[in-house]
Amino acid sequence: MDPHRSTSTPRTRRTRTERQLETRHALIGAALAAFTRDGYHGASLDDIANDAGYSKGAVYSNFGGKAELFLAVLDHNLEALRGDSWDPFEAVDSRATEPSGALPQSTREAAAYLHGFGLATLEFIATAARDDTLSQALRARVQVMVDAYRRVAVSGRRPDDPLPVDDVAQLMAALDQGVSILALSGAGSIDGPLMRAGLRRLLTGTTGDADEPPPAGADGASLLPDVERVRRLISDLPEAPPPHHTS
Amino acid sequence: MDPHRSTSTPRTRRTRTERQLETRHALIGAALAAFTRDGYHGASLDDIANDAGYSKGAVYSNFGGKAELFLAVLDHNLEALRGDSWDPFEAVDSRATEPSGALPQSTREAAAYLHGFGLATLEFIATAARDDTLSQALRARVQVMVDAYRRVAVSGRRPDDPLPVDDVAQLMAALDQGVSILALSGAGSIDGPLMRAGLRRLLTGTTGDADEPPPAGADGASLLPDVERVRRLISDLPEAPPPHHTS
DNA sequence: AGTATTCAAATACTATTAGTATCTAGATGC
DNA sequence: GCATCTAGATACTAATAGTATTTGAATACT
Repeated sequence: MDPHRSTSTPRTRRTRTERQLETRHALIGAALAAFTRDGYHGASLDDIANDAGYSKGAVYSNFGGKAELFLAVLDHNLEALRGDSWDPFEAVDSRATEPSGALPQSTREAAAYLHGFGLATLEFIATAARDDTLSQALRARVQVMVDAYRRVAVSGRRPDDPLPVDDVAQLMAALDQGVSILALSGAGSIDGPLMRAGLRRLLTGTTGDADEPPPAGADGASLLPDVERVRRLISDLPEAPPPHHTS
Repeated sequence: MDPHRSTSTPRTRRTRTERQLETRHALIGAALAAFTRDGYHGASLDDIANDAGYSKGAVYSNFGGKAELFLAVLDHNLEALRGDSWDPFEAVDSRATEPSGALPQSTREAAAYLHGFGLATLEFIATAARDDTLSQALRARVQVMVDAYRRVAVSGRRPDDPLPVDDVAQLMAALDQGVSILALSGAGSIDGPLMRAGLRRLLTGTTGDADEPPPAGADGASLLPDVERVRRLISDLPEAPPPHHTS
């Protein structure tokens, strides 16, 4: 089928690094799905590898282990928070509790994804905190979230606020995380407007009900990314990785 | 050694329910230690049972499984939050980040316990949320925390606050949880005074720096109990359960 | 009192899974 | 076109939650 030299078949015959990058990508995609569906501990590396069309060897060849694989998935999700381009106002506020809202089908799906991945992240945080190396890696990721809120706090705070910006940013980030926990544990009923009201109180110290528009900008920077971002991430990834020799 | 009938040996020969209660107690104690040390997934039922002086069969005879055992430990910890007798002002504020403070030895130890058990609880929340039955059980426990804050919010809020009490209570509970997450992930540096300042902003909507005394009362109702409570819980439990036939 | 029953806990076993050690075939370098 | 190198496959180990079965001491019954 190919009388010429090897250079003429770019489809099947790829460079080694190309293939490996493709493998990484496929594994991350399968891992995102599996962690979301089954949780961090619940997801098995065998499943992930098989779903991606590879064997477990591929996982250990590309990542240090389960934890590093998860960090790679998390990084993929956190990308949007890095850098100044992120605008908190863009975020939709369906992050909290919208299990039966009026969201369109695809977004509903994304919300389910979000919920699942949020749980997995929580699980990972609790696990990683016991390991020094992972703990440090995690700290950096949490810092990304706090930094995102810091940018919001810098522009939105009152000039006479006695609290340092960094403190306010941390409080806002904490509220964000806490809302996620309440939502994920199914106990809370904090919706977007209420969360904004809470953030506003932390930021400006003014009372006001949930329906007022946000004063300077604050919404969902959480480690658990918002629905829109998740939608993008999902559609980003290759659905079906290249078929592979199974045996 | 005992010429009389069997009724005269109350030490070795106990009623069946007595023994079982003792077993439950010992298992809960060992489980608290193990979960704290190794996390929810990291702790093994074999270890817990052996540490308590029993075999795994005792666990499954007394509890439905690992999850139910954890819930029993959690309930033991949450007891203090139930009922109106709990006063948030009593709580010490070393819950957040006091890894190297000037705390006395025993309290330092308790703080380590607290940290570990907090992580385990986080892990459990993330896991339990995937199971309908556990999810419901967990929801009830989270509600205990929110209720505790609700009592604080009822007495501490301003009469003209446009937000409903329940909303404020949830926001405060959320901040509490979030602070725990940041602390547990090692990224945050929110101490007691700062947390109180945040809670005050949520409660009264007034600005003010971290050093002001709390306005109406608010501190640490978290699912992750405060240090003092943990100390009590630890000393509550029997250190060494009754020796048992190992084989 | 003595015998039958019950059930807390022990023992034995299964299935699953993270991680490791080894191997192989296809890509890369000369 | 041959030697090397490595991504990924295969085979194996150790650990552990849960299940099935067994046992012996406490209870109930006569």
